[in-house]
Amino acid sequence: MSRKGPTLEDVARQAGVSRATVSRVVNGIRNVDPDIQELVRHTIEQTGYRPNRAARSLVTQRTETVALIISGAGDAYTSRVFADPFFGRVVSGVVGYLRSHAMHPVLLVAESDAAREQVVEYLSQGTADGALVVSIQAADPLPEMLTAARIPVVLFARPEHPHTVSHVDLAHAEGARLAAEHLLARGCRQIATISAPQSIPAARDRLDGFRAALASAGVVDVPVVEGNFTLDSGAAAMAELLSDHPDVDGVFAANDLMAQGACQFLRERGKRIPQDVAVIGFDDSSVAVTCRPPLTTVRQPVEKMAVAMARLLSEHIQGMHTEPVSVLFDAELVVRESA
Amino acid sequence: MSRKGPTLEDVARQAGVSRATVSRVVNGIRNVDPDIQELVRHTIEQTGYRPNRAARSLVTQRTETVALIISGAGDAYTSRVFADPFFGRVVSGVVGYLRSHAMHPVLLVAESDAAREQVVEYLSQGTADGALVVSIQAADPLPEMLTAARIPVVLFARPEHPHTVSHVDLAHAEGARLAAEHLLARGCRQIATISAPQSIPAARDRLDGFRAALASAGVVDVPVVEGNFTLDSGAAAMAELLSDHPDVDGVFAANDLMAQGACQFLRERGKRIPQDVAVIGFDDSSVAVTCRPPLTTVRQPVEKMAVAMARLLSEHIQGMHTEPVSVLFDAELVVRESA
DNA sequence: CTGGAACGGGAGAGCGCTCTCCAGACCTTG
DNA sequence: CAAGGTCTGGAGAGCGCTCTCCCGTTCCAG
Repeated sequence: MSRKGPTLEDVARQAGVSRATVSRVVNGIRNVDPDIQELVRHTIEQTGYRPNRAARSLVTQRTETVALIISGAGDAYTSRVFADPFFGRVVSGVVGYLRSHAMHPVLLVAESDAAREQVVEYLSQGTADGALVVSIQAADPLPEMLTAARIPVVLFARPEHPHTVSHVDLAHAEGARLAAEHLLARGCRQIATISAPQSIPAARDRLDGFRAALASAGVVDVPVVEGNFTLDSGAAAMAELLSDHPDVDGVFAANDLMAQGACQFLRERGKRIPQDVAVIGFDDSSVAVTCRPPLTTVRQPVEKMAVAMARLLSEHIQGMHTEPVSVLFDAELVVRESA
Repeated sequence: MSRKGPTLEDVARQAGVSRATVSRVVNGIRNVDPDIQELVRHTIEQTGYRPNRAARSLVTQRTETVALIISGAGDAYTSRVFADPFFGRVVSGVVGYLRSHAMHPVLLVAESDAAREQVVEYLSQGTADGALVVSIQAADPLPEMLTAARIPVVLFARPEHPHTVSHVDLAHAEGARLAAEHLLARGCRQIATISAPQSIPAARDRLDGFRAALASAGVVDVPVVEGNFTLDSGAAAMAELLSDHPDVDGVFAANDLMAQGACQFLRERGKRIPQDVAVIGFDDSSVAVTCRPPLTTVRQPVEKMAVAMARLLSEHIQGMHTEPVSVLFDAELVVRESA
């Protein structure tokens, strides 16, 4: 432990002032005589003094750290979640906001009930000022648990019980409507969709929105096959769709990866995209660009949403909101080649 | 700040013992009479006491936190790095190890000189016990800076000056050799490679290893085009290769994404993979599986390497090593359909 | 010239915990 | 039975910082 350097006390003594004064210039609080400021700064420079975070936290009750929690279902998925570019985009946005506000994210994973308990326990020790929760599970108890422990929380995605905790979300139904209208405008006559587990609110909204938009254009009979967000499930769903409805000419998938799977299957069957079958994805993730053909997709501004989430949490920590707040983002159709 | 709960003192008073005794029970240090232990535990349970992290850190000089630093070149890439599945795999491995050892990673990004200074500054405040550095830049000064600040460091990938800081790495040359031999064994006659920036040690090793393996089989004339790890650069490199050497029938790319780009270009040119041209990638990342055809690739056990990195750091923190240590992993050829 | 506001600096009390001593009780052992 | 362990619990000194008081100056209005 030879790592410890000079303390406030040391600087104060060497500069011939009190600890309080050094503290003041370090934190830029209250007026301090410019000459003394200069002297203190110089002494700090010279001694290589660095304020000790733990000591400061002990008295301020603040850590300038927030938890970024991946809360989800089961170990199996947990190992994959980090491979999901979606998560990377969230991290990117969060880090971007935090670092410019002198805060830092600590990464936590809560994939089981036991893990959730641990996370709450950990945060109850005052390790972080608040929590950002990215939940990949339908009815996640974690947000409520954190709120109960009086830890400021902001969620990515809508919680089961709205208005109970702050969150940022996308207008999923609206995004799905854009996809439906685009397919309609292209002249597609037999439109189908590859949905995702309906226990997830976002997936539900996408399907409902898609159906509603078609219905209001008079299209009522829309084949649906449910996938699970993976490439393979998309391909399998497409296979089922194609065998049940050989004349399908327009497909909307609930995410890009499934859309890519659908594209791969269609091509193997000799279908041209978009001439024979138009395909639209959701998210505008990296696969939308690398897919052949590049995917027309509903863009979810994940980074922006992540930034908003971080800002919201920061505001909560500062006590700017007494009530939960939610921010809704618009979806946007990105037209590439697949539709 | 109504968030603060009972303290050690409170528990001690209520249980009728001293602070020291409660501390002993909490930390499981020294013998404490079973009855008293029981009593204390019960009191803790009842009061909902949670040890305060800051207070503990202040005296122990430990935080049970390590920094996970992405150090790299330029803002532009920084935003993309989190989208790279490679990074996700690192995070996954690191988190996996740390959580089972009651430690947590705080995410830092050091993309510029200023940012690097900040990172060192931040860690000098005793915010973390050590640092895990994933560098995506050739000659990164950060590791040395951290070492100079007496902060334990472990690197992912070989540093410029070996033996100066602990690290984990892959036997890149060996992996490239596996690829070369596989191509040779398939009977490829005109073999080429898509390399990556030679300023990066790993990229250099892959190219050198590939060439050396071919040379020892008597193949000396190997066309090389350099890409930059992206899909597009892979496609462009393939285009160049094909126009200069129309009879190319085997290609080794320095990563999967470029291999995918090459595949896409080849297919657009009507080439069959692997019949006309065999393609091998590197990393065995997620795109290796989603690529059509699925890529034969050199597997880099990123998660395992990340775990090793975390363990190594943990050992350094505990003072188990006085000298830098390095761990080298074997590469493995994963044969799928592209070669 | 004086009263008092405004300003700048110091003293000192903690923040909640760990850990080194120290003292007493209880065992051994020659 | 005395002499020296061994074991267990308590007292108390910090860890390094912030922040509230408090006190001495300065400055200006009346």
